[in-house]
Amino acid sequence: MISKNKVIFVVGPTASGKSELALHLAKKFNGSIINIDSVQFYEGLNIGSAAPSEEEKKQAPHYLFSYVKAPVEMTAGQYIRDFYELIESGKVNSPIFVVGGTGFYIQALEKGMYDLPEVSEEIKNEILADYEIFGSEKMYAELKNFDAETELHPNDHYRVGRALEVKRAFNLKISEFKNTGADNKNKLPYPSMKIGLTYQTDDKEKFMNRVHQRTLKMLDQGIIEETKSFLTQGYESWAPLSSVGYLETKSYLQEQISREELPAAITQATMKLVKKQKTWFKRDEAILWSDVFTPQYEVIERTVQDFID
RNA sequence: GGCCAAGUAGCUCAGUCGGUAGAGCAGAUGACUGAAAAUCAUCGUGUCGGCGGUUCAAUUCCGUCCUUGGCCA
Repeated sequence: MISKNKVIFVVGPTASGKSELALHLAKKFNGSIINIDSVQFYEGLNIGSAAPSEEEKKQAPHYLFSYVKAPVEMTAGQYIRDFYELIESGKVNSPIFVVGGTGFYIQALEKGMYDLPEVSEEIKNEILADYEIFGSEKMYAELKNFDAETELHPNDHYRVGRALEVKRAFNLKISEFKNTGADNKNKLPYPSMKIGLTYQTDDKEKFMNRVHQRTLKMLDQGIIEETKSFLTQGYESWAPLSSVGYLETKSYLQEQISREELPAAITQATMKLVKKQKTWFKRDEAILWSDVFTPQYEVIERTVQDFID
């Protein structure tokens, strides 16, 4: 039962045409699409995340899009549970095209996460409060005392905080997980391959133009209204609203930047994201790359066909 | 035309009581195991508006010119 599932990751930076390619392949091979984009999980964040339209979703089965409601915030651990629950429901057609540009989640799905339960809200809040009271130096000192092997930077509040959560909740050292291979049992249990879309360094300008056109389209489609509706509901500090496009729109709505500055600000932030995504994927030698501007659909189809057979 | 500000990194601005200058943002590179489109690390020579003067030494003081704002005519 398990072995009949085959997974094809479709990865790459934002605005590279992943969704379009995945839809093409899903139709061609009578497969399904599962989202692995960290913003497209959320209900109501469609325009700014360039989520597939309703019409596109009708053309092939789409899963794990728009299914998390504010103010819930997604985690990689929760995503993996949702993913396997979905597969085990038996309704997903193979081949499964897992589409998105969030390297962290892709890694989590492929390699698995450390096998830890959720940390309670009490402990999470306690750590946030302690940060306020004691400051980052003392918080880092607490970690370093407990786990001398930690390679975290003292300024990386988020990761230091997480390491302290694991310490206080379970008395465990994250640095130890790295060496013990504790993640192996959570690895993706299906055969998989990865195809990616990206652009050559020389084409950065060209890609930026493409991104800018997309920014203008988002503004046209109503990213401002989309953002405003979350603000009026009081979700100002909801983490996904700090993602690219929404953060800049929020700045505009809060009168920190002008309407004239908004398009360039979104494009600039998007390019920064693109760079980080490229950096993330660069070290993954298993990805079979294709060029954004000249995607060889026939070649990709043949590669997928070979993999499925 | 007169008076008053301001002119320093791609941008916004600090600063030098005279010893050739540094933050944030942007940019480049990288890290990444339950917020990840987040978070974090490393990287800073620029005629200090132009030209003169004073001085051992001027981006800093003085003069003058140019540019941009504001006020007054």
